[in-house]
Amino acid sequence: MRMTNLFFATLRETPSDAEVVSHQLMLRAGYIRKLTSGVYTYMPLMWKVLKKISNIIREEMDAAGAQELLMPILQPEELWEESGRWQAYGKELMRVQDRHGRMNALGPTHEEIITALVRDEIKSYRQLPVNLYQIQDKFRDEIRPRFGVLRGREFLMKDAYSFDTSEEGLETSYQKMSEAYTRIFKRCGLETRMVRSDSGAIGGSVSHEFMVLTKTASGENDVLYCDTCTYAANSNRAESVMPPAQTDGKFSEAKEAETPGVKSIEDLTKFFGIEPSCICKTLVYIADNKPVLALIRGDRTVEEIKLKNVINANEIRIAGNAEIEELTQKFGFNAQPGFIGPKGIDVQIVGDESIKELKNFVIGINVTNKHFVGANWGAEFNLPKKIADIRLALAGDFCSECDGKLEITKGIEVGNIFKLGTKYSEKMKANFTDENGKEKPFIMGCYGIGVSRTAAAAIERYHDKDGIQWNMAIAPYHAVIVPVNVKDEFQMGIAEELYKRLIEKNIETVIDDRDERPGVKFKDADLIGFPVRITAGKTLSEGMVEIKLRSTGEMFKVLKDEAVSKVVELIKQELCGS
RNA sequence: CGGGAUGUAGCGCAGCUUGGUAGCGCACCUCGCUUGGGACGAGGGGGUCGCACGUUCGAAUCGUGUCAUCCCGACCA
Repeated sequence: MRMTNLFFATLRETPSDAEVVSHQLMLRAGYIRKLTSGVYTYMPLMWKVLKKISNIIREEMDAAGAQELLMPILQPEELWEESGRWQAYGKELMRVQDRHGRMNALGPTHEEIITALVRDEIKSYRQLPVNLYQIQDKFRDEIRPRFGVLRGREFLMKDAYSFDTSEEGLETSYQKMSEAYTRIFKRCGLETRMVRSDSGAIGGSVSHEFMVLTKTASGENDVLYCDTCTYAANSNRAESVMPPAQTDGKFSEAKEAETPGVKSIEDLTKFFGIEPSCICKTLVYIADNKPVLALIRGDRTVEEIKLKNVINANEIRIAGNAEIEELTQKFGFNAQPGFIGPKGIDVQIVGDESIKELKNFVIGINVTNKHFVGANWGAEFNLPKKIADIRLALAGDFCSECDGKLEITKGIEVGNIFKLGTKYSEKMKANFTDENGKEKPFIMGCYGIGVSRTAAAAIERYHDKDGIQWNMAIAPYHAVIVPVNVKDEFQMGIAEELYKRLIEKNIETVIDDRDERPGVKFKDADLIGFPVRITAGKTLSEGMVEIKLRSTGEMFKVLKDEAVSKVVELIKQELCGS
């Protein structure tokens, strides 16, 4: 490809509405342009990257025994009624009406379509198992699209669906997919962690997410992972074992104490000269419009998602100050926030495991400017009946599965795998006949990879101040040749010759034949992120060209006749190394 | 849906308070000059100032409405 022909434009300035690095760089380097909120055009460079990722996915999916097909994006309402998701999916499901007034959905995922298809086509256990996948645009009408291609409304996704005759079969399919996923991301140059997750709205029993750990602040999720074993989990469901802490308040006497204006945990620690871990903190939440008290050790934070799951609520939020006072008044107290406690408040109370070992602790008693000190469970206070893990796991906690320690990082979810079981096949009456002539629903699994999101994750993970550092396997081109001065016939001649010979070697090469000053070409090459740059300039006086690696900055000066073999070698190395 | 902000050339922004010929930088076109890290000079093209209504002799500027985009949250994962 000649740079003078390539459809692209780099921007010197960062568009003001791009917040995260991948979004900024994709815009600046000419990979994407926004059409409307959450919807982007993939420019030629971007499309090359997406095709590379897609092809890696294809190779690994095919190798794992899956078959590619392509399903429509427009899906009739009836199928979604069958699964019950026309109602359940909510506003994220983009609904469109056709000229006859019939309703359709733009596919956010394809369980309904594939289940209906397989129901019609597969009748016997002899035809199973089968795993079908597609790489296709999905549409989800996100409330708030953001981060460019990381969380768009329209995005490229690979989705696969497995159909088995038994749970054991599903386990095998699931295992195969998890192995394929690990290989796929590795080949894209991305280290991923397989993270346990709730199956959530899609349903089913077991699911895992594949996360790219990014360190930068631009990841969407906090991920806690063990430094020793493979345990990793989203922070909103990570389990941990707390490290030892001072949990004995060492008050010699159990009594009410005056605590004027002492409201926060920090105030209390200062006032009494104790550790925050000697305090029982009481938080008021409103869950589905009903107040709930959450008790947790003073040095710990409640994870609202965990609390929500424990009490089986649909919606949860922290109560406002007015609501807290109102609550205390309802039970005959009149306490301000900061002095709340469980005693005498007859609502659902959930205690975090962290409060069990508290001794001689400090706790609120619903009297403004007073606390109770030297409290003990079973004496002055009763341990809540409901004790659960509702706490946010922290870096430095111990792993719940081994002796290791948890660390925290940001993560971007690039893939997920679900065991669906018979959730869809039962509702949609998708049955096969087993060995005994009995009708049974398919046992299903589904497996997604965000293709466009994977590209964004790769940029989030690998970039520097100058631009993108693509892994060789997914870079739009392998190499760029920069003739420093295109009007210098000698330089240009060498550059053209190298270009021809690299193309002959099947190296995907761009020649920057623009009549620009060298600074511009170097800046653009770095920004776009060509993994290998070959410069034909002043070193030609010694018969040499320069070869520079984008990822490491490593530079080689080689004789021009050796340039091609050196480039081929470097590219091979990088492709195998990943 | 709640809170905040912004819509002026492809991009980044000024102008608006105090109404009177629509500006700057980058990008683009022409010529010259320059060629190892986003040069320089001269000339040029491109804007119904998001849209609608209103106030006014006159609106980018004031008022009302509306649409869009972005950020924080809720949601999703």
